[in-house]
Amino acid sequence: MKNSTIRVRFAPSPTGPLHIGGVRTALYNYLFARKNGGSFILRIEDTDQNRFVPGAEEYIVEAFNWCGIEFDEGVTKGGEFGPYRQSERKEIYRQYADRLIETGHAYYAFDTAEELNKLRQQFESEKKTFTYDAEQRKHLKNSLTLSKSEVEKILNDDSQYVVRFKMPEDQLIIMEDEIRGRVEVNTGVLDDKILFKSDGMPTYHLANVVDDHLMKISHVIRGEEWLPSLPLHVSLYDAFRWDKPKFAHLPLLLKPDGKGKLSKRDGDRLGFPVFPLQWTDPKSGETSRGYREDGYFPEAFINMLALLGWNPGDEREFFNMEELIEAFSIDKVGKSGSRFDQEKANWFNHHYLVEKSNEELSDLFLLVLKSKNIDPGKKNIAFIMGLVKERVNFVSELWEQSSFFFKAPNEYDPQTVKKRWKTDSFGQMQELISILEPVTDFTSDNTENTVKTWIEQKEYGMGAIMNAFRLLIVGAAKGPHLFDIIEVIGKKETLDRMHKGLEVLGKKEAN
RNA sequence: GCACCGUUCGUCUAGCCAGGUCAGGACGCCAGGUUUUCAUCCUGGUAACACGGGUUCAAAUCCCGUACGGUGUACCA
Repeated sequence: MKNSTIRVRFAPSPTGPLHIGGVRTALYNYLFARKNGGSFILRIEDTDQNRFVPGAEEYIVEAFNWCGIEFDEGVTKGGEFGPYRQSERKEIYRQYADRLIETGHAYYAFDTAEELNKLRQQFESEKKTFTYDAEQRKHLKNSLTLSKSEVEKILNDDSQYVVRFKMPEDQLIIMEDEIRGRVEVNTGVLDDKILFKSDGMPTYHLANVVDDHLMKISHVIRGEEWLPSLPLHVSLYDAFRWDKPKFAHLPLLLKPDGKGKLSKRDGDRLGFPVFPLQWTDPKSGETSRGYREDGYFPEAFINMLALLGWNPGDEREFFNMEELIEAFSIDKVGKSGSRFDQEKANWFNHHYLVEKSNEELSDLFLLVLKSKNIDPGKKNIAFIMGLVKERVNFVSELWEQSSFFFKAPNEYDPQTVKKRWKTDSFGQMQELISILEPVTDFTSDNTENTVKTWIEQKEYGMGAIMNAFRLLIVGAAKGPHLFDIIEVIGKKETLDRMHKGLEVLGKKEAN
């Protein structure tokens, strides 16, 4: 059942790949919408033509697809409030900018970018900051200072102009944030922001407010970087005499070490992805790694991300999307920024990998084998997966934990040789070969029985025998239950490896 | 500089709004146990209320200040 009054949106600008902070913002919006039976809208904020990057919008859509975050309305879905790309809504914004001018809440400004830059520099040299505010606008070239006829002349001359918001003077703006509570700002410290650019496009502030109103957005859930412009947005709603949505400003994701927010560079430097999917910049050709390509499962990625800045209030840690929706609440979102922790992300991936069925894992592992040109033969891959999956965090690590199922060791770990290949080992292993040679039933249980009986009869040390045996079969002190391994590789391969091992390691002299 | 936001173990966090618990959990790390090895797993341990003042019988919790951090201060979003 839909609650038509609850409507939230995620509104990225297509300037490149989506950062995981953006994914988290979208996730919280999605969870909030689902939890409350509302709608989730994807709107593309492409009002900056200079920063537009081809492929970015497709990337965003694909990333959400991979994550399992679904939209009800938006660029790929359509809907009754479209178009959902701001560049296609150009004309709408002009009307609203005009309306603000008519009602005296905005004005035309004719100062060029160069003129303003000059002013900024001049102010800076006097250790002051230039702001286009109530004081400064009195001395600048705009429809407040110029006569009506002059303004009309410039406008008709096809000269460039922008529309600026006329920020009210000395007014206390009181805002309510769902996460932070009451926030107060005096308009005296605010400037007259540009609402409409000279290229005919609106700025974020105008487009955002107009669209949120027109699209009947009930809750604006966005990153904390927008909190400083909330007073402007609130003033805009007031100027239009529109009802305001509720606002929630999410804390930022911080770099794992040092200062500042998480950036692409940190990922490169510390070796973890900052983007959900791999991305190749169309201009520089530079490629950035992605969680998907690095082998994270989407459910692990989402689980990890959801808990970075939010928690259910109890001690649960594992959530699938459905459980997240059930548990989510905006007032359990924290106020302070969180540092990304790769160890914990890997731990989540481990958990989800172990939870996967052996069959599902074999499908993934078969791809790994194929890429290595390994023929799995008739081996029961699912069984092997069951033996090794608990030892890895990623599918890509499965090979090093299971390669000995597919090929004989070509070297013997020196550490293990030193520790486990004793003076008696050579003879004992020769003896073991003769014990195994007549065995026809090579199932794990049977070989285990046979070997253990032999060990007991001879009163050999269990550890000594098994470790030497493992060294010959695996080449190192690792791997699952040894009798399971030899069942998989079979009798011939087992004996072959033993012979070869004896040849290579030889008899260790007593010292 | 100015404005706003924030600050509990190394990290993610519970507790704060409605003051009174040895400040709880998880990751990591360390130790022990299980095991033929490694890993898993189990048990235990390590470690935090930024600082200073105030209010109060009592402050992580309420108030003020300081420090530190974050964001913003573009014809970017």
